[in-house]
Amino acid sequence: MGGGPKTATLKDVAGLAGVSTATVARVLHGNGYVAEETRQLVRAAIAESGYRLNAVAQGLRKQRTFTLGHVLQSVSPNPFFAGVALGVEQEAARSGCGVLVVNTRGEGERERSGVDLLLQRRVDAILFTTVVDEANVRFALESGTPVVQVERMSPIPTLAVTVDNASGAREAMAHLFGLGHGRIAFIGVDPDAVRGSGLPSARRVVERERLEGYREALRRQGRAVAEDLIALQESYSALDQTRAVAGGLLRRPPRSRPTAVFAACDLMAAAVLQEAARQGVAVPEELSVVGFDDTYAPYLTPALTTVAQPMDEIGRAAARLALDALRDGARAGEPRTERLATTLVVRASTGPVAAGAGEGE
Amino acid sequence: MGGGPKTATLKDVAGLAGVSTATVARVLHGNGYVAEETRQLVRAAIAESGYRLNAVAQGLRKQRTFTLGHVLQSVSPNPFFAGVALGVEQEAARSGCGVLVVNTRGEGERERSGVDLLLQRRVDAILFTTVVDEANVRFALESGTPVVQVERMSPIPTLAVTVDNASGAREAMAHLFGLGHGRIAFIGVDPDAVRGSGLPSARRVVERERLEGYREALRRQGRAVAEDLIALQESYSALDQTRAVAGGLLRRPPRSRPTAVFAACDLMAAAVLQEAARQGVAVPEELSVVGFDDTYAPYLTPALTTVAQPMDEIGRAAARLALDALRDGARAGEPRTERLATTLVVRASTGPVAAGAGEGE
DNA sequence: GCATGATCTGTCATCGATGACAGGAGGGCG
DNA sequence: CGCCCTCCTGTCATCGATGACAGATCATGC
Repeated sequence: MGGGPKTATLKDVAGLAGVSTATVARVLHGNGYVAEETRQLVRAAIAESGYRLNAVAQGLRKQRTFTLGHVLQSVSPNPFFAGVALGVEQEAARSGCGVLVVNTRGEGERERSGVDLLLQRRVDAILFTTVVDEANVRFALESGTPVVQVERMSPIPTLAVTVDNASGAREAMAHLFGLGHGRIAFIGVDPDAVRGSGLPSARRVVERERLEGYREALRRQGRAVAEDLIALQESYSALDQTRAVAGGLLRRPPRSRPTAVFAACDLMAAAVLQEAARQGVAVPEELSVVGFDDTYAPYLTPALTTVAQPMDEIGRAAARLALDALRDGARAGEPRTERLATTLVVRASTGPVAAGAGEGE
Repeated sequence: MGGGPKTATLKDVAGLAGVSTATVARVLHGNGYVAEETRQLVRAAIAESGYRLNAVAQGLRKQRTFTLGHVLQSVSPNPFFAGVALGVEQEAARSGCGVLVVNTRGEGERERSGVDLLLQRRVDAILFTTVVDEANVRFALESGTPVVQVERMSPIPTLAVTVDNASGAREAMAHLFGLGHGRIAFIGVDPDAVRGSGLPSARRVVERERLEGYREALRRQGRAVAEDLIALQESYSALDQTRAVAGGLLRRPPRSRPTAVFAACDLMAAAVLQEAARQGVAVPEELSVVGFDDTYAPYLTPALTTVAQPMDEIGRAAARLALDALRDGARAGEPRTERLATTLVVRASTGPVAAGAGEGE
């Protein structure tokens, strides 16, 4: 495993087979005429030399790198992004494409440098699963690189993949209504909160949709929206904050205590479950809990009923959009949007409302 | 966002500034002599043309792509790999390197094609966080690409990052001993199980170490290893199987029922918690549970005491090893191994052994 | 006055694959 | 016999950046 066994080049193979590089290339790609006899000769030379195409040189010549760039917040610890990333990579691989991943950690600085890295490497397209600064999307677009935006409602028209969060939320609510629940609390992320780094409104569309889905569901049932049952925080990952909020809700007198909590993501639901256990509130007997995403859900105690996002499919769809756009060539086509649906997965954390907890509104 | 604004090349910039490409390159990289006046001129031209270095051309010329390849089982759903992947990317980014990620899903086929993809793209090094087929490592090595193996005890000497799993396991056991536990069950993965796809023994080193750590801890305490308290299954993700095993342990008569369970990963611990709840066994009052990895641990109910792996640091170390090796040039140096330690994180799932549950062995 | 060296800049081959193009051999047909 | 078409193969410019090399200018020192 010593110094570095120079990989054979086309020219080496050509020399070995006693033909020109053009002929080798023709054999390699199966286009143009090549005599059967020559073909065998070349194949043998390829095998013998252990030739491996140099994708770098090919990329330079073809002006196509067969590589996608994927910009996301962070592949860890939120499994949602990891799920999407997996889908992207799987679909890309099907087309022989590689994926360069950039984790921004939500920092504009890193997003900028990450996009720069991708553009320098001349990736064929960039997928944004999160955007800190709209400017970076423009930035990519201006350099002529196709862009796919995932789960965003950006003012910039590009290819896009969206999930119907509102409908998912309504489905979760319908499930709770069906179990007889009336006082359903919502714990989520404030779509209007502007974080330090200045997360743009576009990303917050997801949060807005989930909250709106909750409200709309109540309205359609002809129920009033009790604002005191809605708790919004600034970030998904503020586990302590979620526990505190949940604690407050659970300590209310039985008449006004919610019989169910709809959390805007599994992580928040997990915090609710922890707090319920701490206070000795039985789930689902005394409290039903629903999450969103289906990331942690199956592993929680009790296993969490949740609105599952098709993470894998989201990633695949995004990659497919990008690859299709590339195949169809410069027809920088109409900015298509692919819409995906969520699925309600019922597990053990939801159940019929307790007899005692009246419908008192 | 029309057709495709050809990005300016060095030659374009040179033309704009009225100098040669060599001069532009000198300005760009700050080497060689350039008159201050010329420098300004060139800088202006660079800015005006929106020039962006073409890393593909540079890669071809320099025979160095500033890109790492990362082969892992799957970035989702096991957050361990995602954590490592994040660390790798972060460290690579610090050196201006990109990361091409390959998810094998544990399939030899995909691992093979993934490694092929990376080699074709001439990545500067390949990091393996999981290996299905040893041959693929050799494969990479033979082509002169530096390799870093993470958490493996491979017969092939390469750069490597390992974590002291045995010590971590012993630490967890010491914690339980300290709480007065005597009958401690171990639920893990069978290091000798050969899966369909033929997972090699090397990968199973991790499992072996955790199990051995458990055994060794008992021995050091002068206790016998009760084989009937050890339950091994073939895969990490067989949640149902884990539940069943845990169920069996918990249904034992009080005299022989374990007072604590040490699970070889958080996922398994999560299943134990679910089963305990289902049987009405209180955690930690009647049963203490310890996990491994610190992935799901903080979100479970109750929050799980676990042996934390420094996932991020593992990834960073792996990337650093690779980058250092590259910097030090062809000195394909002695296959260094970096060793990292685990940390016991005590949360709510462990507590003193119940008074009733005697030390009966 | 001239050699020496520092400063500055341009020319050009190179990395490896690709494909446009040219050209040669052979067969069929009028 | 001449023309054209099919089959087969080689030559070479090209993609964009790099760096070795050479050439040019200017100042300094003896």
